[in-house]
Amino acid sequence: MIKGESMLLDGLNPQQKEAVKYFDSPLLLIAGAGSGKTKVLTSKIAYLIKERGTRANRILAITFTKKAANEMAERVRKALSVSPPWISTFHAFGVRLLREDISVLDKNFDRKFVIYDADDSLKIIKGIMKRLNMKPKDAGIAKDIISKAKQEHRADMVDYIRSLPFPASSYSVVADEYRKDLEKSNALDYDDLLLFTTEVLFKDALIRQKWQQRFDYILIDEFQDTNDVQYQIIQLLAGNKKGLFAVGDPFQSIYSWRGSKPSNMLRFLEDFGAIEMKLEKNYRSTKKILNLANKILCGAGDMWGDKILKLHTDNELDGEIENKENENDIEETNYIADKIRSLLNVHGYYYSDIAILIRMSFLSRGIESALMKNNIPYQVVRGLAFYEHAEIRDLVSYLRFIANHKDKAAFERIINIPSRYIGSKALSIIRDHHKTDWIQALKEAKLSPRQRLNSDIFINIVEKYSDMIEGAPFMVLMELIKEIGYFDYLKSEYKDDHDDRIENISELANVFKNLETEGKTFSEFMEDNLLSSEQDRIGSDRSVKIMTLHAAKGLEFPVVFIPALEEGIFPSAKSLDNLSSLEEERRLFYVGCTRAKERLYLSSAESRMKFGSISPMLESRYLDEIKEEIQAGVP
DNA sequence: CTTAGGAAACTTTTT
DNA sequence: GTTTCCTAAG
Repeated sequence: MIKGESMLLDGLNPQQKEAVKYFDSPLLLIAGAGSGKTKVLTSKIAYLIKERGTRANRILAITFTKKAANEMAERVRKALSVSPPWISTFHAFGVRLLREDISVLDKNFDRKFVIYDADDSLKIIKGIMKRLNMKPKDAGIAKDIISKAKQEHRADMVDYIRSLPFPASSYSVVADEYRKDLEKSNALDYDDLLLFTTEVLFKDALIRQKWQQRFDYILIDEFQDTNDVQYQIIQLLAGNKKGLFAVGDPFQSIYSWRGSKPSNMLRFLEDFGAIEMKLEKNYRSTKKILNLANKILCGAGDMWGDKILKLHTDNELDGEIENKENENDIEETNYIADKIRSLLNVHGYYYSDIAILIRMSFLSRGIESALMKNNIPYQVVRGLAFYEHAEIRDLVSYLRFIANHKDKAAFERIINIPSRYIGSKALSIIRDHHKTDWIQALKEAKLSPRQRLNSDIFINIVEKYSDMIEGAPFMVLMELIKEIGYFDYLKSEYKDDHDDRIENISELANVFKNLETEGKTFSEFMEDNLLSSEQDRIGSDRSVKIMTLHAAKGLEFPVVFIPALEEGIFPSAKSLDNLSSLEEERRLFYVGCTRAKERLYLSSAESRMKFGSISPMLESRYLDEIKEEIQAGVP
């Protein structure tokens, strides 16, 4: 017993050990950057299983990204040869709960619901607004309002929007139509995955009890970035458990723009009577970098009182921080490329040690071209980039529609690809006939002879493959491409780059082929893709990684570049007139700097290409604050 | 119902 | 510099 315990807790400091072993009451661990919070979380799970005899399936662990969940599960599995089945993100947990119990809601959803991504939602909203004679350009605004409402309020989303001050209130009709469309499509958007989870747990006491009794321990990572609905899920699952553990760092809260509430940490202390522990020792960065990070926090407002961490470290004062001011963006990207060359040649780093963290994704373009010119291998870590290619979305939408004839977003995307002479007029006739699904609507709609003929061919194809799509998506894809003449369509539509697009499609075909060999279904594939995070797409290959600061959350690199430190970019233009957004920008800068273990390269340019013309830029305010911590770069 | 051409808008950050 | 939106002609 003692032997096993000492092994499990090996390499932990006294504070970390205390946090790992404590289970007498709910516990809030405030853990600074690089203080080993993931280690504590993983050790806690291992400790529960190994030392306290807890069955692995009695533990629910919630992480911020799928990647973090996978890594945590893998570490536990390596240490104990047991895989806890309930390590996931909030969204993935919601899907699992809803696949089991969504029928409790008085709605027309069933457990085979599909998930709509941001693009699907936006298209649906756009269509609704066109029909209502509203500006489709404002669809993004409407989507944000709907999303916020879902995050903050529960079932009364539409009423809530109606009660908002004027411009926002006008979207209540859109919200209501959108809600109905999703229900008719048996589709949930990202917010619904969380909202409906709370609704299920609220609605039915027996089901709530079932889920409460399923877990003895609930552990939540990155608690500073939970939103209201997520907090509610925890409350509903917790019952009066003592085995609650939340870990977070208020200074790494960078998602309040999408509804997260760092104040949930304070609420957690009150609502659950949690005790508080801190981890303030940093193991990641050199002292030089940590001093700089602490300096950034000096400029922060102190609404957090004694929750503020004072990070310290035993690491050496070595490492390098440099700030390079450049004349323009070209010079800046060349500086980065040159620096990377010398890091490899002079200092012996690998490409994979290096990350370039950017505030806005458009900045990657210039960086990419400089790296390309210098033959530096790189990877841009992006969202669902591959699945955003038009041709991939087309074909995936076809498969989605073949699998689910209710899927409105998929139907409207593909019904006129390739052209069946069904444009907005015909589509609105079809919409009028919609009762149960879109095949039915298409059959009943009165169309011109030409449209009717094409529609019947379409219906025929869709119905033919409906029973095969789940098990044999590869076969269906190949047949489908032939039957609809998709390659010919591509050739006429995209005159210069259809070869690249066909290449992409062959990549998609490979994915489905592998899927078939693994015995996974098409629905499982869709779910996996829609719930994965940007971080899941980081390859382990030897390349420099370019990603946004947000995507770098929770990661670390020996060498970090943060370019474009200019007013209007970092901090971003949209945050300049708002104190709380400015605070968040500062935290984002803090998060960026604390990703670096050994070397940190900051840079800015006096002018930059924006919207195709050159604009003068002002140095970021942050550079001024931290001048003393930096040795100036070569001018 | 399409296509072409020109104007206008556009860039935070994402599960 | 690029994507999206709008309009007028086929």
